[in-house]
Amino acid sequence: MRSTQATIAAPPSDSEGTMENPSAPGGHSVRTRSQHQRRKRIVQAAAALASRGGVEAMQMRTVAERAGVALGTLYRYFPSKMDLVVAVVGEELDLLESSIERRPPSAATPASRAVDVLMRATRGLMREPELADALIRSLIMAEVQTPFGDRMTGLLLRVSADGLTLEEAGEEQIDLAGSLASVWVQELLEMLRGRRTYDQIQRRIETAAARLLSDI
Amino acid sequence: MRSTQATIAAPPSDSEGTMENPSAPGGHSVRTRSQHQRRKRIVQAAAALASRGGVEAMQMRTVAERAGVALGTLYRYFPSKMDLVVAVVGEELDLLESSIERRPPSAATPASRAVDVLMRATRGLMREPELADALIRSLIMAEVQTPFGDRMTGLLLRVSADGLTLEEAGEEQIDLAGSLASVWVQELLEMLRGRRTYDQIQRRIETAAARLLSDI
DNA sequence: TCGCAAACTAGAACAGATTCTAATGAGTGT
DNA sequence: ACACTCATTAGAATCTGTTCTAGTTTGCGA
Repeated sequence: MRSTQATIAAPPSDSEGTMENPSAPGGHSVRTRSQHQRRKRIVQAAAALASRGGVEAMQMRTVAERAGVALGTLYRYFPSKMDLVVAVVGEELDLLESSIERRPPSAATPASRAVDVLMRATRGLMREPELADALIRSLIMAEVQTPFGDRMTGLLLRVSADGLTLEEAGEEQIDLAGSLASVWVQELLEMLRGRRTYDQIQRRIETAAARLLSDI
Repeated sequence: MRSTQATIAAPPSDSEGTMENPSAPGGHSVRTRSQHQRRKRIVQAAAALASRGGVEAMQMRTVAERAGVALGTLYRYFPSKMDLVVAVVGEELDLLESSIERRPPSAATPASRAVDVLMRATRGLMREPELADALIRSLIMAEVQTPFGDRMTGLLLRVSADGLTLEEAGEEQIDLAGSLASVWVQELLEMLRGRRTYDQIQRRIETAAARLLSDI
């Protein structure tokens, strides 16, 4: 009965990636003060737990407890575990984006700038393998609309085609950046399965990027 | 406690993709007669159920019931639902491979032959969307060693580089074919999420293949 | 200040995957 | 035929995600 979640709808336009807004869609919306805190506590608790034992350690009961909210409330904010995972991933992506802003890739070619970004993201995720595993897998499984691929694609376009946005880009450019993102995601998965080393990923990403982004 | 499955080990070398062999690893191994039947019945039951309502319809109790074995037995053959899904996917891949053998792609360039194969696989999966969804997602999630990507990579190498096998191929060739397989898997996922049409996938696969396999 | 609607809480209830138990069956070596 | 080992079975039990219920709290408008 995943369909009967008429509980609370998400606002039409999000200021953030995927937001599970716990307020009536229409009018007032003021209770947002403590709710932001609550949401934050929840996501933090979830991330902390996932950093330890992965998704299995991130049990809804435990998250709720650790965030100091009732289970029902947790489900009001995040209608399913996936939604919660998506939110955690959103935070991670925010981190990556701000890291990119802070220190933009400086390599000469679009391909090497893209590689730079992807490997930086890879290192970031490797630091918390359990978290990374939990996040990537769950994301891929998610019913939820996950802006993950799109955000990564946009990021790649931005750094490789010098500030190009998803809106301005041509179809082929989007396809190419998207394909590179796909390759990266799969490689990450293989790494988490223990079937790839960092170096192998780097080589593969470089090879793919060189061809996919040669004339972007 | 996924780790405490000292129940029954898999044989060192598989004649088939991923085999969950329900017999003692060592010596005799004769009980294999009815066990093959049993395994077959289980996989068939699972596939049939998944063709209907997807993974959720493929409930372990139901599979066991439909295959005429006890739940415990099902778990002896397939220690987790994922393992069962992997087995079902193996069958599907067998189907694809024999289809390729029967009618090999005849296009002129390596890239277009690869596209041919991938789109044929796509159409095959689209015919049973529930099954496809169940299979792909579960596969990606699986802890299980899944030969899926590798098998698809090998298949692509074979058709694009004219009979090249995974063993003979150079590292870069494997990387490139593997990357194309990654792109395909992700596109398939997007399609199953309703975010891609068949035509979009085809365009994207063509674009990626043209670049990745240009000189394979 | 009063009263309402929505949010929150504690905890029970439910569902499906996985594990465990006790008993039975089947194949093998003697 | 007998004893032994391992496979199988039915079913209970456990674990975790998700839903539901009843009661309490909170913020706001009248």
